[in-house]
Amino acid sequence: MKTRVRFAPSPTGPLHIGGLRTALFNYLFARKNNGVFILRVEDTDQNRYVEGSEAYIQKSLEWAGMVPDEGPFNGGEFGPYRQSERKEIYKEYIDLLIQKGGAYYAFDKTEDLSNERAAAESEGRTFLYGAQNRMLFDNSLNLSPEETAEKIKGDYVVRLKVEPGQNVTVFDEIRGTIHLDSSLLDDKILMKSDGMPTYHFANVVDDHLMQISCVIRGEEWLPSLPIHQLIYNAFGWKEPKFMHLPLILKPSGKGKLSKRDGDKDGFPVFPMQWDENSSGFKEKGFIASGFINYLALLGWNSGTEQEIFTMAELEKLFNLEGIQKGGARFDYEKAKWVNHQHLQLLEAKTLVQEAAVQEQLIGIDPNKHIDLIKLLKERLFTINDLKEEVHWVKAPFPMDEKIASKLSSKNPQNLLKEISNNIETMEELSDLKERLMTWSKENEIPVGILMQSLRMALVGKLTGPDLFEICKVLGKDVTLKRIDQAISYFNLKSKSL
RNA sequence: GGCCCGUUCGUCUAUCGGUUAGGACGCCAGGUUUUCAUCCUGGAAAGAGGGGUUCGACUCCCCUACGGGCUACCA
Repeated sequence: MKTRVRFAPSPTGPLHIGGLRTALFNYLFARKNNGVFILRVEDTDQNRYVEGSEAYIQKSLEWAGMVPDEGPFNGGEFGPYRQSERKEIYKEYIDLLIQKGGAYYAFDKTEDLSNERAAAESEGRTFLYGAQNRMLFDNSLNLSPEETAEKIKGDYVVRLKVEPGQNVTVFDEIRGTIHLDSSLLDDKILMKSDGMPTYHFANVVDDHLMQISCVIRGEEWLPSLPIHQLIYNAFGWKEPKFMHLPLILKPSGKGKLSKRDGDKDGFPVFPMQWDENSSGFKEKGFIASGFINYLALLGWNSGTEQEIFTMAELEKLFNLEGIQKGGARFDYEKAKWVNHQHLQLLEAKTLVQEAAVQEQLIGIDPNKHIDLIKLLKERLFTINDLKEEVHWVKAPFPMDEKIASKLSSKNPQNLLKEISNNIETMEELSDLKERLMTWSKENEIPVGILMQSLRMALVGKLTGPDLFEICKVLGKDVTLKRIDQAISYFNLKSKSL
């Protein structure tokens, strides 16, 4: 049987990390098995539809390198891939199910049911619309065919008719066999009064019709798996395989990861920018391969000690056995480290292109400064770090006052003047290091003070890459000019003391 | 409350009855470096608890605890 998997998000807003991880595992499973990766938009709830989310989902998948083989944006033989466009199909199958006796019409008012629910709750019971009480409600099981025919001219829903007292057995590829007493199951609504199917029904019908071989989805769906199984059974369809992925948890504390956690701790939970209040990993300077690699590690491992993978490697290595059962906490530090590793794998040229897209190269010409990028690369954890790293090319940072004050007592202006004189006599700056070292030795000048003074003059603070590389990048003229400015600065400072 | 799933260093994880319980992030120390960072070396750090089964349990079974999920005409 051909491997066909689907990623089936609802367009209710931006995709978050959890959703994307589900997409990734689907994608990898498809690639590993030479199968097909399908995007299906589950937009059966018109109230929750959010404009733009479909496009966002598609764009995020594209950025991550997981372009669907079939989907609403590129079609396929099994379309339409948007559930709202499959209304007639569901209607056809719901009628079939009713005919088979697997479902029935119900006319109860929402209000009446919520009253029942509230009453049950106040007594500490769970309200169940099922075999033990369905005859007490307003549904076609209590009506003659004629009465039903009359009533369905108005509003109605269709419910699954669950046979009580059965041992429902389902199988999850990750967790194994799960048993459940069908008496505990609700007569779930399959078709809503607006004529749209609920998740459970649309899902089963579509997975069957689209010939999905394995359903890979979040663990939150595990409790409804028996319902789905019952629907497959009622149709007489063979169910696909199921894999329920563990959830991605908050970095600390309890529960599922949410946008709030990201806001609180300063990390994104979306792949890319959704609106002005929520930027994504892309905007934070993650490259797709690094981001994807970290996501893959959240709930999966290769069985080896390797942790850094390209997408191609993941596609080859991905396996069922490596999938974790328990939820995984999101760790931004490790995510950045993985991204750092991927950045090191990048050619300087590619890095420049990525950085240009993210507008991190303010004021420098990447073609001219390719050596500079090579120099800076190993320091980067995100592409956005480049902005800070590259800042001094255009202009020094404003002098770090605290350090400058400390340095002032050592008369840096005299030292800088000497350095300047040295540089003046040089054609090129390539052997500046050697020159200054010899000079400082001969004149018994502490190297530390020398370097600090020069660094402050050129950069304005004491951190950054190799100083002499900085000189080379700046060139003789700019170097001299900055030294000059620093001398004035320190002169002024010593006067004011 | 009911039902379902889960539980190895702080975090992500290896182990598929016999290991000094391994790796990675983070943390700490040392080294490299003009500085910070990178990088290298080393270190601290774990089987939720209680019962079984077994010559032997992190590993298999049961109970408890804890965590999570579901319990909608939301997905």
